[in-house]
Amino acid sequence: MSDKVTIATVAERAGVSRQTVSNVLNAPHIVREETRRRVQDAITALGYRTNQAARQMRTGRSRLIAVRIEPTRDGINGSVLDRFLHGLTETGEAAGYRTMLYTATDAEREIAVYDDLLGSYDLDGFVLTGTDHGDPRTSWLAERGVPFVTFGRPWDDLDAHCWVDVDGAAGTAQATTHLLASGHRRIGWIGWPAGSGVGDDRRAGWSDTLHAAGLDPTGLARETVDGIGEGERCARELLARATPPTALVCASDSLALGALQAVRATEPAVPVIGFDDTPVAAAIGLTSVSQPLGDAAARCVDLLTAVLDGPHRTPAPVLLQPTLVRRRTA
Amino acid sequence: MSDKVTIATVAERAGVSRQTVSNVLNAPHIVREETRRRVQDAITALGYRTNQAARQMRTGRSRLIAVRIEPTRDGINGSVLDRFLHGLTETGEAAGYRTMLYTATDAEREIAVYDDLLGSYDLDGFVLTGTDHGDPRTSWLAERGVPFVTFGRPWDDLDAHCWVDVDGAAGTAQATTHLLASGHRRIGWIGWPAGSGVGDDRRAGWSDTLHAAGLDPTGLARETVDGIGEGERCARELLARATPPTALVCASDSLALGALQAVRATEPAVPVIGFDDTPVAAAIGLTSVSQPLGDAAARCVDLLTAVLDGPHRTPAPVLLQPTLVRRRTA
DNA sequence: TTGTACGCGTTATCAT
DNA sequence: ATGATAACGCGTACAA
Repeated sequence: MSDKVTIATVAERAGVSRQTVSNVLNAPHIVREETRRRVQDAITALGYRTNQAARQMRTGRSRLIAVRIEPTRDGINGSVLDRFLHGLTETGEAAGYRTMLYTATDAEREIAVYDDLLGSYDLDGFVLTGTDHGDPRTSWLAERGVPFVTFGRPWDDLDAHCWVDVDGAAGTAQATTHLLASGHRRIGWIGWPAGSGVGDDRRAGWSDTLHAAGLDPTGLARETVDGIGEGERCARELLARATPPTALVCASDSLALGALQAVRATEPAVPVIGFDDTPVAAAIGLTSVSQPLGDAAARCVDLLTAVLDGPHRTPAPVLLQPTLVRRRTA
Repeated sequence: MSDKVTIATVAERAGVSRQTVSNVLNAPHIVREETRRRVQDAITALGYRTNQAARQMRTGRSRLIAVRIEPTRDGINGSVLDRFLHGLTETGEAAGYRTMLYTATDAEREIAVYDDLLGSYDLDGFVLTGTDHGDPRTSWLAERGVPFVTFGRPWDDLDAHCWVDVDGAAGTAQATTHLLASGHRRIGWIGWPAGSGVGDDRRAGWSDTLHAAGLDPTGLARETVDGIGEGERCARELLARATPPTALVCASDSLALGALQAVRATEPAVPVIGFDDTPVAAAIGLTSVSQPLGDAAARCVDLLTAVLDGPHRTPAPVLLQPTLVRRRTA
């Protein structure tokens, strides 16, 4: 096994000083063409790689970004984060950043992790997922000037920080429009309790679309915590109405899956549309709204690197459009 | 914002030398009790955290482990890796290691990533998933003395390196035994082509169990690449036999899902059992073999840290037992 | 283009 | 047995 290759090794081989090698790496334009090439050749020949720890000591930057990996909850929605993570890692690599993982069970503990990660590893930035009203994490980071991007809007103030999100309202609007086009007039909603940014957004897409079509959504919505059982319960409630909905739009695939159980025996079939286009949806033929997660991850990296590498201005937020994936159920 | 807290800050505050602080951290037993406490207090009061980059410069160790995150394929099996990753991160944190992610599309490129990660970040170790016969990655790492653990056996030589795995054969044996106990005698198998370690292992559990019960599995197996469509096709083939199987065991939930489509109309119902207990299985009530992924991840960390922190001997491999999760389909 | 100091924790050496 | 001092690892900032 060959000895460790440092900048000194390269410098010796190329017949220049260590500093020149550093210049070739970090400011190639100030090095004479011929020298630059000689140094480059030496780097390639020796297989030199910058020692990030040493670089970090001087620059204070680690070229590391961190993201939280959540425990699989009901399992269905877990794959969303999974796909996002993969995109993040891939795009990050291309931009010269490595992705570090951490876990945390609540916001307070997550902040403690930030503190540790920042202190011990000099993390360059964070990608947060699933923001909500009054998120303590973003304020903690912002106060300390730590670069971060959220996948999810800062619901209280859209200019609070740098973010990427998918337009949930547009997604449920697409779903609702699709059902309207099929002739449905009483379209029900199964979603989450008011107060969560994501939930309210998705619900708004449904109700606004009905309003725009001159229809009244009153009484056609049910709200509950996420879960298959809950989805089924809500769907049964809606179907038991005097004037039951003839189609259902749901805030998640879990809820939609439950709803499907409830409508199984109805005649004619009650279409159901879910949200997230999870593997479960694909497997059972559930029509669902698909988020461009790879894109979202890529834009997160773009924004974060813009903050890190560029001047100190906040890049414009990014709102991506989801698409409706039509399958058996609608 | 307070200044950066280094060992010097702590030393000053505690009225000792930098060296003493270092000793308190790395060799507490050689420091006088009273001094130790005073230094500890200063560390807590100042919120000191060792700068990993500086430590790494001296020790050559980064307290970082790396694992590959794979692109979501058919999406169903993706959640397996997801759960494993979470466990790995969690257990790693507890042991003082951080988890770094990387992507790679094939073994050759993955090796190139090892090289980079080792050269640039001084990675302490790797966790590999999904080993197979003649895996080039393990030999590359072993040749260079890089610590690693695989989640998956080294199929060619069980003593080749340190590994953790789940006993797939025991899982399919459980599934088969369960069906035998329900009175089935012609139990079919839908799996992957011979030659893959994991696939052969799972198939062996099925065929060995039938043999042990004095039954002949000949003609009752179908092999194909993974996927819902393929599962359905194989199931139809099996059901079209003169003496069709009355129950099916599958090598994955994807295959089982396809098989379920094929048996939908059969009377009496043909039980189907999948493998991996994915969220999809839970959602649709598919009986499936569940791998203890959290445990597996934890044991991977245990083994890796044993190699890293302890003397240079290879810890004994770990073979975990899966469990059959009974649901509607069997 | 080059010399030199520097960042921060650890290891080796020396003093008490 | 402790504690203090000096050197070291590697890449970079700044002045020469």
